[in-house]
Amino acid sequence: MTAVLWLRRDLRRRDHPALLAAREAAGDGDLVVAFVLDPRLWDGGGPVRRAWLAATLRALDESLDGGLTLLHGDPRSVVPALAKRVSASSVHVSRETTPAGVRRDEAVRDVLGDGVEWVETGTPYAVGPGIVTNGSGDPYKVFTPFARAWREHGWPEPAPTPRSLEVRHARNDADATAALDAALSAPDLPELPPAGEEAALRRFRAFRDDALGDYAGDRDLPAVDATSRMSPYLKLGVVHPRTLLAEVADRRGSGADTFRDELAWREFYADVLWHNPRSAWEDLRPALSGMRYDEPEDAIEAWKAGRTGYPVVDAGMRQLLAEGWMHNRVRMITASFLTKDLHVWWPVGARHFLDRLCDGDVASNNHGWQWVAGTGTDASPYFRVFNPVTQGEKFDPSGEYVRRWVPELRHLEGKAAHQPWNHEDGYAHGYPERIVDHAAERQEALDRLAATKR
DNA sequence: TTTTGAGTTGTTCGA
DNA sequence: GTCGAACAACTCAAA
Repeated sequence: MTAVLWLRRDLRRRDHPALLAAREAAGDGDLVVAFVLDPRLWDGGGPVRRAWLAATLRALDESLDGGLTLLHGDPRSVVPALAKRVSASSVHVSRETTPAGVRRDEAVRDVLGDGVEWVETGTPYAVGPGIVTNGSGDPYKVFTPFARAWREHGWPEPAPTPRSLEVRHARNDADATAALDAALSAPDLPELPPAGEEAALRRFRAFRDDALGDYAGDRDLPAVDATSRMSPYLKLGVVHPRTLLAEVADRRGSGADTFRDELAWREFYADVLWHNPRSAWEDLRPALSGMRYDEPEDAIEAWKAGRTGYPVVDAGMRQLLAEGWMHNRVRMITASFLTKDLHVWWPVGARHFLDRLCDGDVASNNHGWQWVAGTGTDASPYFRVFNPVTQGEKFDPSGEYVRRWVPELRHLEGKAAHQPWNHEDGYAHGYPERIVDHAAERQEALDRLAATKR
């Protein structure tokens, strides 16, 4: 028997139920492990996404001793063709849960030939979307009760790691390998995290042993390297959240609890998307669908480039461009600025983030944006408009984060970096003036909200 | 069914 | 500078 394992958001060897299922199905026969580069997704994303995926695939291929089969094209034709070419009797996958992924998988399954079994094992989540429900069997719409029920539901232990893995390589598609090469040599790429499962686990264990204890407080400080940085790996399934939960299973205290909560957020948003597929790009709460928005092109460009004149906003946007990653606290501040200070509809920002973040995930990213915009689950109160100066001074009290990413402000010491307008030489090195007046735009945001409700 | 308490992450103002 | 109160109304979860 030959079994095909078609990888998508599960680019790892450890803790991989679908991999074990495929190997079991193959028995004494061959196991083919394949990744299909779908040009529609590949070309739709930005260079950072492509480079991170390419680097991750390279690392995975290496860990399989060059056994990864790389294909190119529409999975609806490529996967059945592969199954036929290697005479597979089954195609194994981890169950996909996003709207587009579910549609794609249904379509592929429908065109698999007779005699080729389609087998879904596991999901990218500790508890799969749709599983955690309240007493009435309905999904949760508020995080806190979801997280409580999620913890009580519990999750399985990690799946055993195959000690040896023999993989039959089935000829790469030259278009796919060329695309990877091109992605990795694209100009102006940010410095991406080290790719691969081993690097991810090394990083996580260092985080667990050095930073987990202070995580609850320090995770909000963008100048401090206090977060796990697991998001790029979780995005592609280089590590499974179940693995991370097991790695900290014996850890007590607020740091460990807060970290588990962050994973719960990821699972919560996947669950929300599962139950509300349209919320990926549409307002989840119809109450605010009549909100009036602006499309200020120049201001949006200034926001994207990190030239709004608000230091912490600009630092964050520049970190995004430079690293393909942004600290979570700053994601909120920059998102608030676009939606509340520039009055731009949240999908504009969500799209920009998704294309440039190497951890860009539709469920977490877009629902995070909806939360800030007030259109999502558990909408923030109308009065919660982030003040970019207050936020900067509170969470980057030393000004270090701003100075790291905004060279024009490096001559300002301490907190002064957050208010160049209060210093004679504040604009001496070309830092832009504020493009809007925050106090006025805050009031405008509140007025628009009030008008929408009437 | 009704009721009650609570809801990630905030800001401002005045004492 | 620090602190507590006020800032709407609504939806959700659970008793």
